[in-house]
Amino acid sequence: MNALQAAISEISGFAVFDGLAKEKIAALCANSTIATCDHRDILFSAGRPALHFGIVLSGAFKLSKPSLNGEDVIVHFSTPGDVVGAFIMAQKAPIFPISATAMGPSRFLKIPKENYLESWVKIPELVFRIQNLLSTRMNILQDQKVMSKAPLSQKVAALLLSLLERNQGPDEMVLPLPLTRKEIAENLGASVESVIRVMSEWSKQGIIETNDQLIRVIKPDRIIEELRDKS
Amino acid sequence: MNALQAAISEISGFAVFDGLAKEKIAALCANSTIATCDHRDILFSAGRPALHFGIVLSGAFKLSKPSLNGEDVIVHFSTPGDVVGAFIMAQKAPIFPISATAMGPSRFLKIPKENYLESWVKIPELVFRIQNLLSTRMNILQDQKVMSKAPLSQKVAALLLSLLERNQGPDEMVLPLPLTRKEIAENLGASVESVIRVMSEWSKQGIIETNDQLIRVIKPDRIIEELRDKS
DNA sequence: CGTAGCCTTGAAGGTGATCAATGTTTGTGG
DNA sequence: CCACAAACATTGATCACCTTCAAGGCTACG
Repeated sequence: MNALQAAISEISGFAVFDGLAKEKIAALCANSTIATCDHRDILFSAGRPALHFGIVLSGAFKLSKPSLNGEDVIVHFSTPGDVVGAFIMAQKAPIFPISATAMGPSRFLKIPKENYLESWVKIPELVFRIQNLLSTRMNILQDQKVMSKAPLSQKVAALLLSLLERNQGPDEMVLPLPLTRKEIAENLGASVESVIRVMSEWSKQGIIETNDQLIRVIKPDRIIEELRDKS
Repeated sequence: MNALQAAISEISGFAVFDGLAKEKIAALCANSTIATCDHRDILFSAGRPALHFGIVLSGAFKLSKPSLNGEDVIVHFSTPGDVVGAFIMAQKAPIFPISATAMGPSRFLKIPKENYLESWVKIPELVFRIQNLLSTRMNILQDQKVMSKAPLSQKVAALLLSLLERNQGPDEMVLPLPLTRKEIAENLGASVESVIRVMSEWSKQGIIETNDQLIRVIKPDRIIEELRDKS
C-alpha cells in the first residue's frame, strides 16, 4: 500500500481535493487500487458493469464509444485530475457508457463505487467539485455541438485551444497529451485525411509544429484568428 | 402561494422527488416562484448571472447557445420533470452557459440556488437523482456526437426516437413537444431545407405525419430501420 | 525484417449547404 | 375584420466542402 500512499499525496494537489486533509483523502480512497497502463491499454469497456470510478493520475485516456458503422468516436480526452465514471454512481446496476483507453503510459486510481455512496456524497464541497468537473465536460460537449456547422479548420482550431487551456505542464504551448491525427479526426467526426490537410497547411505556415505526436502551437494568435467570423 | 402548493403536488410525481414527503418537497422549494411562459418567451439568457435553477412543470423549453456565425444552436430539449440549471450551483458566481426559450405555453418552477446549497445537497438520494438527470443529458449529447458522421436521415431518425422515449402523454407515438423543422435543423446542425427534404420524403411514404408542429410517428419500425447499418 | 500503426498526397464523387423564389400559417394593429 | 408582417414550410438549381478510395512512405517494435 505504499504506492497508494504516494498516489494520495499526488491527488491531494488536484482541484477536486483542494483544501482537504490527507487523512480525509485517504479515507475517501479506501480500498482503491492503482491501474498502470501502457499505450493503448483498455481501462474499461463500454457496456461492462461498472464497479468503480476514479481519477486520472498521469498520462491521458481517451473516452470513446462505438458508432453504428463500427468506428469508434472519441467523446472526451481525460487528463490528470479528471474524474472518470462519476455518473455511474447514480444507477443501481451501473454500466460504463463508454470505453477508456490509455494514450501513452498512464496511471489511474480506481476507487470502489461504494466509497462514493458512503463517504464522498456526505461532503457537500466534494459534490460541488465533482459537479464542477462534469459541468466542464458538459460544456466542452456543448461547445463542440455548437460548432457542428463550422468548417473543419475551425473545429480543429477550437480543439487545440481547448486542450491548451488545460495545460499545466512546463511548456505552455505544447498540448498536454500525445495526439494522433486519427484521434483528432475521431474526436471531431471527420476523416483523417481532412484533418491532415488542415494541419499540414498550418505546419507549412509555421503555425504549429509536431514531433512524435506532441503538438506545439507556435503562433496561437493565428489559431485564434481561425475562429473569427469568416463571413 | 396557493399556486406554489399546487405546483408542489405536481412535482411530487416527477422522478426526482419520487418517494419524498410533500412537506420535505415544500421545504426544498422554499421561496420558489412559478414562471408562466408563452411561446418564444425567454426564461433566461446565456451569459447572465444565475440566481436560480429549477424544474420544468409543463410544456417544453429549448436550451440554446449562439454560435460563432451568429445562429443559435439548440443544445437540448427540456420536457416536464427536467431539472434545468443544475450545474450552476458548483460555481461561486454562476453564469448561465445557455439560454432557455419556451416552446409553446410552458411553466417553470424557479428555485433559489441557495436552496440547493442548504437543503438539496444534504440528501444523498436527491444528489443521485440530479446526477441521474445530468447523466441522461450527457448521454444524449454523447450519442449525438457519435452520430456526427452519419447521414442526416439517421440523425433525424435518432432524434425522433430519442424524443419519443421520453413520452409520457396519452398518445405513445406523438412527440411530447411541438417541434418546427427549423428547430430540428438547429439541433442537428443542419439546414432547414435538408431536414425538410428528409422529412417530407417520410411524410410521402406515410412513415410520419405532422399537423401544427406536432409530429406523429406512424411506422416506428421504418424509423428504426433507418438507423440500421447502411453499408 | 516484416507487420502494424500512423502520416501524406492526389483524384473523383457525393451529401448537404446555400441561394432564390413562393406558398402557408400565425399573429398584430389599425 | 382586414391588411400586413413575421415565422414557418417547400421546392429546385448550383456549388463547396469533405469523404472516400487508392497508393505510397515513414517509424516503431516484435
